[in-house]
Amino acid sequence: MSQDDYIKEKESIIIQAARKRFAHYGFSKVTMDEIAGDVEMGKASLYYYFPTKEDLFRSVILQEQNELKKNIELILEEHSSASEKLQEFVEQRMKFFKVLINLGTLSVHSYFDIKSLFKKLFSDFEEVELNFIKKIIDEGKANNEFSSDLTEDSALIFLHILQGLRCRVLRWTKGQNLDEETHESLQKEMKTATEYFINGIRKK
Amino acid sequence: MSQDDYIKEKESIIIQAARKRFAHYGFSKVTMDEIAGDVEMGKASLYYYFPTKEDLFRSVILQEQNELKKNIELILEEHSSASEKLQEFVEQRMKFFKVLINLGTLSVHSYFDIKSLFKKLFSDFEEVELNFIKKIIDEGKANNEFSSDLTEDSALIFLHILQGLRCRVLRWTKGQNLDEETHESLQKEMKTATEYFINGIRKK
DNA sequence: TTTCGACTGTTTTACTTGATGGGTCGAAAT
DNA sequence: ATTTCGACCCATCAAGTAAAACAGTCGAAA
Repeated sequence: MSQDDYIKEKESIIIQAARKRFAHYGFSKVTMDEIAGDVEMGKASLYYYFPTKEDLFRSVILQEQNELKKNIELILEEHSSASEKLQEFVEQRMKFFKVLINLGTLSVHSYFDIKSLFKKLFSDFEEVELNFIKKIIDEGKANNEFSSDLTEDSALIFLHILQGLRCRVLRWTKGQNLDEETHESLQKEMKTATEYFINGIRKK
Repeated sequence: MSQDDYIKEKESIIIQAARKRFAHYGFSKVTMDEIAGDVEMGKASLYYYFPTKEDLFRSVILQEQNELKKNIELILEEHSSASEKLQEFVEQRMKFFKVLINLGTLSVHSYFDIKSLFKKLFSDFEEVELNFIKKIIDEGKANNEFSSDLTEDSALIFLHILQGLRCRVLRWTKGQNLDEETHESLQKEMKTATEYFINGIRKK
């Protein structure tokens, strides 16, 4: 094993430990000492691998985002219709956000912890999502599935609808985590909204 | 002028004064003394007309809601298509929320002031909005404008999409008030989303 | 019937203080 | 040379507290 791989693995172990803690208690309620304890190191050692606590958290989120990214890429490669791809995209996305909510990243209460701090992280990923949607829409236009006179920002509006539906539900959330029932009804709502959207842009 | 009208007018004057204050400073930053001062009365006198501060604020909101209600009712009476009515509904609704945002009722920061306190007030009005949408959709179904196999909750999903788009924008708002630019792009977004929705439920 | 001055008891605020926890550094271990 | 850590620093936060501000009351006056 190369030196480089050794470091990567150590980092990965730390990220896993951090992920567990953050998922349970949220960013601000977790101390570096605790995470260090979990991986049986001194706190100072963590700072050998991650320059700040924020960076560690960022890495946790980044890992999750990459997970989703991979899943979405798989969808694109399938040979199904653009409509089906869009539906599957929405489903994967929901699964992803269920994790993020448990990570305490999205709830109203941890919102103030995070705001500007991770805004960039999320807006970068929004770009990624947007490109996926655009790709699917272009595909749909190419094979005459969708109307050809769609503007550039159809994808953006669709993304905003999805974001909005989630945001709306989160707003009335008391604790950190959405209960199973609410999550399910949100899922259903997104699915139906997606159906309407697809119908709305479908070639006549 | 009857005694009753006299009271109504006094109340109205107080509500107007309160509205101004609340719009500028938000619920918790306004004192009853200040409002009393504005209408040149003692604070105790306000309590002759309104049992609590909350009730006064409630009245302010209620007045705005009734304004919107009247406007929407006018829309229903027009003899335009259901699609056009839905678009106009969205437009009126936007105008209304611009006022509410200025009233500090909707911003993330005043959210904690208000939460459960006015939840009922808003969920009651949601019922009203929902009925308008349902009526429009039924009308569209009746004259073969919209698909006849729409379920009961198409209206609900549409309302949630609108709520979501607004909610999403509000989330990243710093101060109390949305700037003009953001408001305008939100308006455009809602308009386009409505178009897609209408297209999505339109009879094929 | 309507207004208000003078009160009351609770809630906020402003301030203090002690502890917590993010981050550093130089030395020790490997 | 790379990795670990004990000991330390200092900004931030939590708990406690005392004083002020405020919602709401009451009895009397207009």
